Amino acid sequence: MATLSDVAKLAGVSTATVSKVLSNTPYFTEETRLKVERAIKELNYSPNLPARALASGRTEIIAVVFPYIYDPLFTDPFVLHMLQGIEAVCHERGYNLLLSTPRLTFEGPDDLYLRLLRSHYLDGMIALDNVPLASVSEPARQRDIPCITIGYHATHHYVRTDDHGGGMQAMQHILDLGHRQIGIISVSDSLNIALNHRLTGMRSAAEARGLNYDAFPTAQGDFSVDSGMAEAAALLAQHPDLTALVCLNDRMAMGAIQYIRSLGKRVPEDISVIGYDDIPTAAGFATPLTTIFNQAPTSGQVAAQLLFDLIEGKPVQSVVLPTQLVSRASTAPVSRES
Amino acid sequence: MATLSDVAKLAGVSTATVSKVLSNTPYFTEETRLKVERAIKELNYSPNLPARALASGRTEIIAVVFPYIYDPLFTDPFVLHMLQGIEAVCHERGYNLLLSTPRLTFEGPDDLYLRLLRSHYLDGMIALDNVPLASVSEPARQRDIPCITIGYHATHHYVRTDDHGGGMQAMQHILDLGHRQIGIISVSDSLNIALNHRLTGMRSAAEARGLNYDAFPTAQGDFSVDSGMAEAAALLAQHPDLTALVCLNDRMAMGAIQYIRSLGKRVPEDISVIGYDDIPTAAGFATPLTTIFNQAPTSGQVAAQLLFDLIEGKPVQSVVLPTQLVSRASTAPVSRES
DNA sequence: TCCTTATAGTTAAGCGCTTAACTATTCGAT
DNA sequence: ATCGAATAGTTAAGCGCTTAACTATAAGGA
Repeated sequence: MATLSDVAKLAGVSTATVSKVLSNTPYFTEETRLKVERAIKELNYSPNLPARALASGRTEIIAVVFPYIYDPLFTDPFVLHMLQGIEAVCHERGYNLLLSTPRLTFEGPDDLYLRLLRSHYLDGMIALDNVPLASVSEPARQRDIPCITIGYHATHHYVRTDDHGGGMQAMQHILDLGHRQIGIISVSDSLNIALNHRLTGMRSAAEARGLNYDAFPTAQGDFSVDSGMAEAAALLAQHPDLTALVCLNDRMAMGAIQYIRSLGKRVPEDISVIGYDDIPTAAGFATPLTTIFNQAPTSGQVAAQLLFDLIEGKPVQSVVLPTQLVSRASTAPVSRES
Repeated sequence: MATLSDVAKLAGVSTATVSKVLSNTPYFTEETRLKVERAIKELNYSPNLPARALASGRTEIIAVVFPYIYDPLFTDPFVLHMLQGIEAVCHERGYNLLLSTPRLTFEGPDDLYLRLLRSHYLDGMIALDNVPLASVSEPARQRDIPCITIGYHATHHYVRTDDHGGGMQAMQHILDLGHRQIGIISVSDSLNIALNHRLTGMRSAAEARGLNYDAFPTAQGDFSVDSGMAEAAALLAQHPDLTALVCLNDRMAMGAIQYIRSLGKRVPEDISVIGYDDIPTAAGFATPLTTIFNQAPTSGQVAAQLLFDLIEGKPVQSVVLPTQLVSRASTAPVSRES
């Protein structure tokens, strides 16, 4: 496979000149450029990127980091959705995406991940970073790797959606429909900081109506469909009078709906259910799911754009994206006879 | 950040000795090893991987290639499922995963992808490769990059599931339940070679029972839930007597079920529906979906294991994984009064 | 006319690591 | 005792590219 030196020989110039033409930096004549480009084409030359990385310190690789914890990472359509936004920007910029899925312990991310951070392979990274246990973006910041955090483990250079506002909208929607017997399906507060913000938003909305939020029965799932079913079962066993369930993600909402159906009850006629995230199957679900849209592809795309600004030394502001109620068929006014 | 040279100075040996200790190649004494390891720890040294790649030709990077075509890649849980198997093996081997999503045209994969192939960044690759339009693994084979193909664009070094057998099982299941008024929801044969094999398997099973397969009405979706709904609508409008739908993936099956429900009909009492793939939401769907399990995580994992064998120069056999009927609640014997 | 800056291209050092070839010593077999 | 192979560690070349510093010429302003 051809090297820069081969191209230089064929074009009749030095390797430095070929390098200048490739990077379009001063100086060379148009005639020289054409000679070099002709040689590149004839030899089907591509730069050896390890050599370039060693010489220049630039790799054209971006790491996308998803901590490997809780509900298996690889069953969450939210992850794919976010990746979609990131991939689109990186492809446009000609960068390669390196996918990293560090396991987290009390001591922090695993060693393979830390070695990646020290490897000199990364021009930058985008990290989904909401697990209370440990931060994956903090070790990158400590090593001066340009890093955009999607989530809460950052004081600057982050993209978030307005989880607090989303929680408020979810609760307000249910309250506006007249519901007061409300169950909440959440997750352990050791799983995801974003969900804590959703909960505080929900609390704000309830207390603004003079309601005792702590009186709402709560169950903790683990994001999965199955856990949504199980926790709906537990909640409704103990509180058969509930007329609404607020679920902190769509998959638990779908599980809850399945369980409710299995009781012979109707959604939303007998019990309303609202989810969160607006994953791709939410709209097309048997009962199209009322949910909070949290802009997964947009946050991926915005994070990538901010990262390239950071890499290029431009000033970067953090971004909080708005959330938005998407009212579909799984919620309805509370029935008068219940 | 420390280099090998810094480690050598602190340990009082040469850089060659440090390199021998790191790679555990002859010769060095145990005393020398301890001195080097102590220096590595004290300096928090990690190898500069571009430099190592340039010197040794080895990068510890595997590319995972998913062609970016048809139903958006990032809404297919099948992709995440397969990635899960690949990631597990690569993480265990200490390799990094580079995600590549080439756009395909008549001329082949896009230029960013081809440049990646020539970049010297890859120790090997795993390519999902079933789009008739162009192969993504063929350019890699032409460049002698160790490559395992998941799919049909390969004559060797591939992992496949038994799509033909899976198609047969799907059709046999429906026929065993007594159905003869059968609709088929497939996709354009320009989208995915694997589905053509499923169709030929279905044909085989039908013709083995003396049935005229071509008499079965067929519709073409695009893998998505929405297309499943739309094509079910079209089929049932033209053939209201259908008692079964065979769908070539789960998401179209889910869409079909939603449509059928919207007519006020029951699944499976009025119409049976079978899907294919067994994506994570198939089991937990409102009507747990009868489907064909095609081992996405296993094929990812097996592909990764074969790739490391290939990289290490071991002989590699191609693998065809069995498919398996998973009978759940969306299929039932044909009703007598229909 | 002269001087400074810009243009054009080249030479060569170095990025950090691997490893072949080297020097020196030790060990085992004859 | 001798010789060949193994052991231990070192020197230094080179992987392929970037780019600082260089040489040479041209151009523009005072």
